[in-house]
Amino acid sequence: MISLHQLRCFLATLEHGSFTAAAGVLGYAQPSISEQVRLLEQGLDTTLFRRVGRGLVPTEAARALAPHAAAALAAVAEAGRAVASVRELLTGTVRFGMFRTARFYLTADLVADVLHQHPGVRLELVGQNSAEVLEHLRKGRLEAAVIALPVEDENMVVTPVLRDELVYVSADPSRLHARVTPAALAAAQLVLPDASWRETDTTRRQLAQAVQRTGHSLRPRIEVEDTETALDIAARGLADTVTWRGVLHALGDRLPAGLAWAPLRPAMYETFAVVHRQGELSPASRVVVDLVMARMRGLDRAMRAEPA
Amino acid sequence: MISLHQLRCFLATLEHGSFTAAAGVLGYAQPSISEQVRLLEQGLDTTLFRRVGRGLVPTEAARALAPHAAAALAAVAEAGRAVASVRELLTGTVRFGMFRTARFYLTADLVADVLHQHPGVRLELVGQNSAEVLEHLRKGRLEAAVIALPVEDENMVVTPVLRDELVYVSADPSRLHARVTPAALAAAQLVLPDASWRETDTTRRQLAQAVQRTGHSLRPRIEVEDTETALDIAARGLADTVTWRGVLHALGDRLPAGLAWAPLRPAMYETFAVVHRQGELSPASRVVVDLVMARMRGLDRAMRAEPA
DNA sequence: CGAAATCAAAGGTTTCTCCTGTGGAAGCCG
DNA sequence: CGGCTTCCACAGGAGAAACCTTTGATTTCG
Repeated sequence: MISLHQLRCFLATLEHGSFTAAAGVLGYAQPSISEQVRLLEQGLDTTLFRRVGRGLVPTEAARALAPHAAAALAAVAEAGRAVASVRELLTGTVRFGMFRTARFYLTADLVADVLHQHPGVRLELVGQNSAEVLEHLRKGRLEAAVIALPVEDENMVVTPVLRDELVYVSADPSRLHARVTPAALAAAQLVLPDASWRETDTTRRQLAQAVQRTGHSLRPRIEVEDTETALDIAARGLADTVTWRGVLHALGDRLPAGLAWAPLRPAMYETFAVVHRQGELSPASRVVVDLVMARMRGLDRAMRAEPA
Repeated sequence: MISLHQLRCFLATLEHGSFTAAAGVLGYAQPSISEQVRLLEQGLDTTLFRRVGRGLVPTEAARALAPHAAAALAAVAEAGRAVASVRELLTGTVRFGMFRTARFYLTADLVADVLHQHPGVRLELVGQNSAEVLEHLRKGRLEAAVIALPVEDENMVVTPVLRDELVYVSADPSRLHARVTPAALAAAQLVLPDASWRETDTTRRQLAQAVQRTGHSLRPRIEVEDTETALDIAARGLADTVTWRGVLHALGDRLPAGLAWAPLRPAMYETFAVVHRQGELSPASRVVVDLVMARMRGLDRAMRAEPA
C-alpha cells in the first residue's frame, strides 16, 4: 500500500535527481530512499525512474505522479494546520451549555469576552433548561455548561458559582406588603416560565415542594416559556410571577415598568454551578468555563453586596 | 508522524461512530483502529474523540480534520489513477527519437497510427540527427529511437528495419548518363543537407570516405540543414545533391519538378534501425517501437520490390 | 439485574523500516 | 587508458510498528 513516506521520498528524489541527494535532504541513508521508491513503484505497478548508468531519469509516470503526490502532502500539512488552529483557539467552534435564563446573567458579556480573546472562533451557546443541558453533558454532546443545582452525577465536576434568591414579582404593590409565604403563593394568580420543563425544572420543583408542605399545590394560572414573557404579563397586571433577583438585577432599566418585587419568606435560593465531566477539558471549553466562572462570581459578589 | 493509514482509520471511525464499526468496515480488529486513532491524536497533539461511556463523540478538532484527511486520501487515489492512466496509455506523453529526415519515411503515418490507437496521448518526436539522438539514448533522455547505423554501443538493442540506397539527384539529365562514381561526386557541384552535423552524420562520412579513397575530398559547394531545401536548390539547377531513394519514394508527386536521379556506382547503402537500451521498454515506447518497425519494414519491402 | 456492546490494555507475532557494509557500474580527469 | 569518485543495488540485522487475540471494565438496554 502506498504511503506518504513513499511520496515524500519520491518527490525528494525527483527534485534532487538522485537517491543520494534525496537521502541527504531527508536525513536518511541512500538505500532507505531507494527502497521506499522501489516500494512505491511496486505499489503503483509502474516504473518511476529509469536507472540509467549512475543516474536516474524520471519516467512519464513520475511526471504524472508528482503533482498529485505534492497535493497529498499539502493536504496532510493543511490538516495539521487546521487542527492546530482549532487547538490554539484561532478557529473552530466552542459549544457551551446553559439554562435558558442564563442569558440574563451573562450571555452578552460572555460573548464579548470570548470574541475579544479569540477573534476567530465561533461560539455556540446552547440549551433550554438545566435538566436538558445536564442530559447533553451526560451523553457527551456538551463538554461543559452552567446549570442550576442539584446535579446528582458522580462523573461530573460541579463548581458552584452563584447563589441567587427567588423573588415574588407583581405590578400590584399591595400584594407585596404582606410576607410572601408558600401559602400566599398557593393562593396567588401566577404566571410561571419554563412551561415545557415544568416536570424537571429545579426552580419549579422547589416552589412546588414548599407549597405542597402547606397542604396546597402549585397551580400557576398561566404558563409560558420565557421569563421575559412572564414578566411582561406580570407588568400588565394579569398575574404575578416568581423569578430570580439576578434577573431583575440584570434587566435594570429594561425591567417592564410598574413591577415591584419582594423576597419569599422563608427565603428560597437557587445555586448555579459550572458543570463538566471528569477528566481533561478541551482548551476551548476551559476558556469559556473560566470566563463564565469569573462573570458569575462577579455577579454573585455584586448581588450579595446589594441591599435586599 | 502522521500517516495515511491513520487518516483512513480516523475517517472510518468518524463516519461510523465507533472503533468497532470502523474496524468492521476496514477489515481490522477493533484495537488496531483504536491504536491508529490514538497515534493520530498523539501526532496531532489533539483529542479527536471524547471517550464517553461506551461511545465516541468527535471533537471540534475532528470536524476540522475530516475534510483535509479526505482531501489527502483523495489526492493519493487521484495519484494512482493518474499513474494508471499513463500506464494504460490513456494519457501522458510518449517521446521517441528520430533523425530529422525520418519524417519523409514515416512521421505523418506514425502519428496517425498512434493517435488512432491511443487517442489521449501526447506524442513527441524529437531529434535532429542520428548522432545527436544516439547521445540522448545513451543519457537516458530518450527510451527508443530510429536512427541510421552504425550504433557502436553494446548496451543498446539494435533492430535494423530498412535499408535504403543513396542516389544522385540532378535537374540536368546529362549528368545522369554517366555512372556516378566517387570521382564524379568529387567533381560535382553539390548541395548537401545536415550542415550542423557534417562531422558526425553517417551519410556524410560514408560519402566522404568513398571520395577520399579516390584521392579527392568531398567539398560540397552549398550546405543546408534540410533535405527538402537541398532538393529545392537542386531543382533550380544550382547544384546537384545526394539523398536516399526512400525520400524520393516518399515525396512522390511532391518531388520538385524537373529532378531526376541515378544510383551511385558502386552503390552505397544506409541502414536504419530501431534502437533502445537493453532491458524493459515502457509500454508507451513499446507501442511506438512496434508501429515504427511495421511501417519501416513495409517501406523496405515496397522499395526492394520497386525497380531501381 | 442480566445480556450485549463498546473501548482499553496486555502480550506476542509478523511485518516494515532503517541502518551499515559491500559490490558493481559509470562518469571524470590527469 | 587507468585510477578516483560517485552513484545505485543488494544483503544482513536491529529496532519499531502494525496487528491480532484475549481479557477486563464500563455502559446501555431489555
